[in-house]
Amino acid sequence: MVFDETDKRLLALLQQDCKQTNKELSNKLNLSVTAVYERIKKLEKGGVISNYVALINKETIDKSFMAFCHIKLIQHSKDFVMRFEKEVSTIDEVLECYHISGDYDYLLKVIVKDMASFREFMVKKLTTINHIGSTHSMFVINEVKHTTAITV
Amino acid sequence: MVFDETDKRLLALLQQDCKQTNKELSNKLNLSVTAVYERIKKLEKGGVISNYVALINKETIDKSFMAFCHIKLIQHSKDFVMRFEKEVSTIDEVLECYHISGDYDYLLKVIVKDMASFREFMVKKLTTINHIGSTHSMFVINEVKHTTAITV
DNA sequence: GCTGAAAATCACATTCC
DNA sequence: GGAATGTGATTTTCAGC
Repeated sequence: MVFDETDKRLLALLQQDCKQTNKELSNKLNLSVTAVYERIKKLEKGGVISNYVALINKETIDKSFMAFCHIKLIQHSKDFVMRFEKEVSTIDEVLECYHISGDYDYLLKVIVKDMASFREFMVKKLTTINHIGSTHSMFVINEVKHTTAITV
Repeated sequence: MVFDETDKRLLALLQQDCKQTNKELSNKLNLSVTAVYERIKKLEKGGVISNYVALINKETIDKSFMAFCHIKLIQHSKDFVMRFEKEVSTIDEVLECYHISGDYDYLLKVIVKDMASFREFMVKKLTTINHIGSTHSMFVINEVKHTTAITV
């Protein structure tokens, strides 16, 4: 799909706030309401916009502790890898999991309440998955930047 | 703020899809439309719901390459740290930046088109920030899990 | 805090340029 | 491809429980 400047600005606006009415968007983009509507439908049907979600302030729900966990598997047979990936995906505390290059196999972003909860997560959830060789955790001291918006 | 089970289910639903109508939500939660409306307003005003955003399928906008960059600063004086954090926050390719514990000072999540773009990002954007001591990059081979939804 | 109905606003399809 | 109109749906407010 090709995007003109209006599409790019529209995507930026919707990534900032998707609850804006088409009338508000039409004012910002100097377009008619219908034009905005049709452009959005095009972006939705083309799979560019995958979803509309509410973002939650994690401090307000007592999930202030964030950590990144490196994980190395014991073996890398297809069966081991698939089972690890399937099991780790079901853990609520794991928001993201990536297979990465480098010394470790996986990088996980984990959100819990505090250090005590993190310990419990490690002992009772993460390391109960078999095939894990070693782990290395990094704790987030401060969140400098965090956005879901990608510049088109 | 205290959340009852209905609040928790409502937050889960809105984190999945915030474009559902209050009528749809009222059916799923066995509540009236107004009750849903008032609970959502309460969550918005209480700062629990911080934002409603469109999520974009990054492959469709030619940003298929993701990397995590570890960064160590030369010095850790307040001035150096503040300038680094300010400058890195302005870079579009950097979606997230965390000050973390461990061998490195910062962890960045970076999204670009491909390896060539990543090289350009490193040379022209990231390393033009002064005070950077060393960097270590990890490339994402596969995205196993990626959600913005936090379980309350 | 919940319900139900009225009022205001918006989304969406159609028509036309 | 974009603009104007009209209908149905949705949000929002309000009275009452």
